[in-house]
Amino acid sequence: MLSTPKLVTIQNIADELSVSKMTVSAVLSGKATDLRISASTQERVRTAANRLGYRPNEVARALRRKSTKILGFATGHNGLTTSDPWMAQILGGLQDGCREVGHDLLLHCHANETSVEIAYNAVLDGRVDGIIYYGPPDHPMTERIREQRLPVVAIVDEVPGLPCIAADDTSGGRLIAEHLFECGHTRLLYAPQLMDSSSVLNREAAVIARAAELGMHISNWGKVTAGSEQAFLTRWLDVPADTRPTAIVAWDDETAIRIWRAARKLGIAVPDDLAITGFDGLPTQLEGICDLTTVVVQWGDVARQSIHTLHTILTSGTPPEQTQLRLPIALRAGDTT
Amino acid sequence: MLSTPKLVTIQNIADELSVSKMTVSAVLSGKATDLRISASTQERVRTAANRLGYRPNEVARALRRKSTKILGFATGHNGLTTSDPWMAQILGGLQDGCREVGHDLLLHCHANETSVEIAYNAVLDGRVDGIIYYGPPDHPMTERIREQRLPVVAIVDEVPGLPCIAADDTSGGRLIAEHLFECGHTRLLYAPQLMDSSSVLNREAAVIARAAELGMHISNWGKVTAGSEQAFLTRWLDVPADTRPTAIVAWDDETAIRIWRAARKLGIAVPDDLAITGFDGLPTQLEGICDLTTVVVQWGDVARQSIHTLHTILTSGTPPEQTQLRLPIALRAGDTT
DNA sequence: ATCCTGTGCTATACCGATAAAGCAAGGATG
DNA sequence: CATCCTTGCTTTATCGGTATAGCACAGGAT
Repeated sequence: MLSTPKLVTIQNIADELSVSKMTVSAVLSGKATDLRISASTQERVRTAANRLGYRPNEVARALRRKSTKILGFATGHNGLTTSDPWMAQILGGLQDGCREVGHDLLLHCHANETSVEIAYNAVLDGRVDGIIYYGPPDHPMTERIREQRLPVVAIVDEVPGLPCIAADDTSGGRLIAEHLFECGHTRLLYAPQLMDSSSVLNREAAVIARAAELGMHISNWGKVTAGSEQAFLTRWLDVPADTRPTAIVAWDDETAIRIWRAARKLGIAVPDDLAITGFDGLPTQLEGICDLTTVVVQWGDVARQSIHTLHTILTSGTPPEQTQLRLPIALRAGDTT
Repeated sequence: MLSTPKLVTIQNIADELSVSKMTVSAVLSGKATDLRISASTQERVRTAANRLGYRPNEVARALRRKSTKILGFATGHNGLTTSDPWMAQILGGLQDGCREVGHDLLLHCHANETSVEIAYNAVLDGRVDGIIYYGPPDHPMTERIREQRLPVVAIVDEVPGLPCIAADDTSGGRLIAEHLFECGHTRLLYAPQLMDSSSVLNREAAVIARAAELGMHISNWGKVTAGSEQAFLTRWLDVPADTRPTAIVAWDDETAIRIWRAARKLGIAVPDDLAITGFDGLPTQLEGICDLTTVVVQWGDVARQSIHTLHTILTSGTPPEQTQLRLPIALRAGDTT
C-alpha cells in the first residue's frame, strides 16, 4: 500500500537539538544571520537536518508566504490541444522558463473553453501565482482578469490591457510578401483560417499591406478549412491562367501543406504553376519531399520569455503595460516558391 | 501593478454573520449535516459567501488535509521532449484524466535527467500527491521510489515493482508479423532504435517470436539512427535480390517514415520492392502520400488510465502490484505493405 | 551602581483551512 | 423532577512553516 512518506518537520529537528522551531527555521531558510544564530548552532541544525532527511514542506511555506511558486498555463482557443505542433514547442518553452525562474508549471490546457475559467480560479484559490494565457482577446474571463489586476501574461495573441509576448507577425507577413515579390509574383491569393487570433490577423494585414506597397495584387477567397482544399484549388483552376494568382499565402504551415497535398493530387505543379508559403516554421515529416517556404517563429522562446515576464511582474510588481514583446521571425525559403 | 486579489476567508464570513469559523467551514465544505447546521444558517452562510465572492484557499486546505490534489508528470528518457508526437497525446490524456478525477497536472518533463529527481522531490515536499513516470526502468530514482513506497504509476515502459499502464506491445508486434505473413513475406528485417525501453523490447521480441512461429526469417542489422537510413538501405541493395528481406519492420512510425523517405530517394519501390511497417499510429502529415502500415496505440488512453490508477491508489490505497494494464493495439494497413 | 549595546536565542501569533471534541438549550422520557 | 437525547452550534488543537517582537545575559561605558 502506497503512501506519502513519513514527514520530518522542523519541530522534529528542534526537539532533537532542544532548540526552538524558529532557530531551526532560521538556519534552514538562510535567515540565520538576521536572527544571529551562532555558527556552532547552525552547524548542529544542518547536520541534524541532513541526518533526518529533512525537506521543507512546500505547502506550509506557500500558505505562509502566500505564494506557491507555481505558474499556470491556460488555453482559451477552442479545439487547441497538446497535439498541435506549436503547442508542443510552447510547452517546452514554458517548462524551460519555469525551471530558470525556479517555479513549477501547472497545465490547464484542455481542448474546451472551461480551461480558462479553471485557470482563473486557480489564481483566486491561491493554487498558482500567475498564469500564461493563450487564447482569444475577448474571452469573458479576460475582462475579470483585467479588473482584478491578476498576474497574467498573454502569449501569441494580444489581449488588450495585458502584457503580451508574441512573434513579430507583422515582420513575418512582410517577409513573405517581399519574398514572393522577389520571386516575380504579381498576383497573390491569401488562404486564411479565421481563428479569433490577433496573430493571424496581423500576419494577414502585413502581407496585404506589403503586397500592395510592392504593387502586387492580393485576393482572398475565404477560409480554407480542412477538407476544402481541393474545392479551393478547383476554383483556382477555373480562373484563366493569365489572370489567376500565381502564389498562395497560407496563414500557417499546416494549411500550406494541406494545399500542397491537394495540388499534388490535382496535378498542379508546385512551385511552377503555383507557389505556396506557410507560416510558423514547424518541424515537418515532409523533409526532402516538400520543403515548404515559410517564416520561422521561435515559439519556444515566446513561451520562455513569457514566463520571465510573469516572474518579473510577480517579484517586482512591474507595470505590465510596458511588457509588450515581439520576437523576431526569419524567412526560410524552401522548394514551394 | 499586478497583485493577487484581496482574499475573502471563512473568518470574514464568520464575522459578518456572527457565527464561528467552523460553522462556515462546515457549510461550505458540505459537512453541514454532519455538524447539524440549521437550514436557515446554511442559507445565510451561502448567500454571504456568494456576496463576498468567497473561494476556499486551496493551499490552506492542502496543508490541513495533506493532499494538494495535484499530480505530477516526470519523464526520465533522455532527450524526450514535449515535441515528440506521442508525448503530445500523452499530455492530452493526462490532462483529461486529471480533470476526470478532479486533480491538477504539474509538469516535470524537461529534456534532461534531473526532471525525475525534481518530480521525486515534489512528492517529498508535499507539492504533488503522486506522479506518473515515463522513463527507463533503471533510473536511480526508481529504487528510492520503491523503497519509500511513493505513489507512482509508470506508463509506456514497465518498471519493476511499480504499477504500470502501457500498450499491449506484444500483441502489436504479433499483428505486424501476422500482417506481413499474410502479405506473403518470408524474410523480414527489424530496424531497432535502442532506447532503454521495455515497450520497444517487447515489440521486438513479439515480432521475432511470431515471425519464427510462422516460419519467416527475421534479421537485425543494428539500429537505424536519424541520418543512417540511406546507408542502411544501400547495404540492403547490396544483398542479392533473391535472398534479401522483402519487408522492414521499424520500431516506430518515425523511423519507418525516415526509411521510406530514404527508399524514395534511392528509387526503391515501396511496397513492391520493399514493404515497411511502423509502430504507434501517430497522426502524420504524409496522408495521401505515404499511408504507413502500422499498429495504432491509443497513447492518450494509456495516459488517461494511468491517472485513474494513480487516483485509485491515492484514495483507496490499492496494492499497486495488481494494477498492470496493457491497452489494446490495432493494425492499420496502409500502402507501404 | 546604572545604563546601554550587542549577542543568541525563544515566545507568540499567524497564514486559512479542517478534525474532533465540547457544550448549552429544549424536549422527551422515566 | 431528574435524566437523557437531540439539535445547533462553538472551542480548541493542528497542519508545517515564517514574521515579529521579546528576553536573558555578557561586557563596556558613564
